[in-house]
Amino acid sequence: MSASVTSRALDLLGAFDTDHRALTLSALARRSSLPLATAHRLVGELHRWGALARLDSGEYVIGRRLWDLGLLAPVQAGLRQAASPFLHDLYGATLATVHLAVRDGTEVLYIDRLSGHDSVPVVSKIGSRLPMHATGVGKVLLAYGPEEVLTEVLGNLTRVTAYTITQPARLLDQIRRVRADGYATTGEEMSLGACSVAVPVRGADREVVAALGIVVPDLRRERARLVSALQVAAQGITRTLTSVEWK
Amino acid sequence: MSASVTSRALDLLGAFDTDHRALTLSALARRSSLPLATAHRLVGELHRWGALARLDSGEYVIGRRLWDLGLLAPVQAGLRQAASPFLHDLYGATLATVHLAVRDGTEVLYIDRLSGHDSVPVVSKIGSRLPMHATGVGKVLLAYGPEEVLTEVLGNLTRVTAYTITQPARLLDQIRRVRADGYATTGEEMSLGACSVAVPVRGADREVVAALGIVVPDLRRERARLVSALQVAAQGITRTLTSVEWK
DNA sequence: ACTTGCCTTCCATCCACCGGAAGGTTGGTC
DNA sequence: GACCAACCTTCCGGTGGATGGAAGGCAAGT
Repeated sequence: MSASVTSRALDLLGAFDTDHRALTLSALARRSSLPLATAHRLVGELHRWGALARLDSGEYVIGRRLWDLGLLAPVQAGLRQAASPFLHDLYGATLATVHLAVRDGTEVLYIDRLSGHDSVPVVSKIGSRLPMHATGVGKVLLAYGPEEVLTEVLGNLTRVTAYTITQPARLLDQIRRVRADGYATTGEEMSLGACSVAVPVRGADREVVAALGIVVPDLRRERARLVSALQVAAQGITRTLTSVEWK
Repeated sequence: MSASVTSRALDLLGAFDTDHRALTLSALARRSSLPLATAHRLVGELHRWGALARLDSGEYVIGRRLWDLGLLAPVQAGLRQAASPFLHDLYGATLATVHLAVRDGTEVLYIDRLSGHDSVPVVSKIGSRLPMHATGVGKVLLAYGPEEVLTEVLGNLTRVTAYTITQPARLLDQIRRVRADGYATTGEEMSLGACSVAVPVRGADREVVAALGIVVPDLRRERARLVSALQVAAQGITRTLTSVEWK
């Protein structure tokens, strides 16, 4: 359990997150609980290798080489590649923010996103994680995911906006409806002024591998059109996934 | 110059590249010239931390945590964010493959890409590097980049297809025309059946920070329309870049 | 039964990491 | 200009943890 030298370098990297993209040496040392001199040396090595880059300001940021490496991660690489054209189509047809997400533990992990200038501003980013119970894609993944996950999520419904569903019974009700209808919706449950629709994306064995969602300001009128556009796209993705072999 | 322990872990990571996304432990050890036992321990640490993931087959791949980290890299983060909506617009208007690229050394680095099902198949991927003299975006970046880079590239014009420009004088001639016209074109110089148009993207100080390109099967008729669409998009990106402050 | 190529564990040696301390730099305040 | 605070950088001796050869286990192929 002791801190091996490698893990110290990793702890340093772990000091970076979405709210801390650029850190000074001393901030890095503080955040990773390492003596300054030690951090200095390790950061030097990481920098030399290209894992970290240094801004003019002297702050360190994640370097290009780690970016490269990150792109090699098979975080649903096949899925993303297969989905990409359909996401564009969907965006072209609706001009709304389009999301592709998978489940990561008890959260939703956004693995791709498109949004234009006119789209509703939303919190999600590629790589960000959001609670399942407050997002359209989340509800879909809950409805078609393992029962344990649903149980766990039901026990921890944190409020985000005034419209967030926090009563287990109500969420469960909605989840049942998702299973019946084949799609999920939200109304300002994650951020005000943003509603969403989402459908499941199935893989080669018909199991649900991801969720495809769209965010619009209002879906009272559009719902039917959006659902069918989403379903067409989801089917297209499935077709691509089953035809292309991904070793 | 000696192999510090941290750099060994990094060497291990360096064993991964686009052609080697999944490696067995012994392959990793071989590719990074480390004794198997050492590699075993280091890989174990990286795996525990989440830098590496293990497939069912036993092979290791880049893990989700490194993917996360990579997304934090400011590889033109501001540029990508500013450009994203315009890329979508451009894609919507042309249904062709759209590229956003910057110069990295003497190569072109693609930092964003959109392509649909109907688009011309191309070799570029996000994160991939291609030679400057055989791509539209590359010619643009050559025309507006440092003179030294141009000199170096001129000295090393490797052939890719039958149409690749390999005579320095001819390339220089084209570069001059790019400066005069404000856009560059290619005709099957990188891959057969693919032509491209590209324009420079300027930053806050009017300096060229990136290139925006589009790939089509044929540009005899369309050229004028594509160039103007590209220029509109490039100006939009510049406007966004100058209005949004990127700390 | 033998070979080949993986992965994993062990442990005594030794050297490379550790980190306190000292010194340098920048920038702010009186 | 003198002082202070908060950074960053370099140095170096002692020591504790990384090292990697060796041995053993497992699976597949001959």
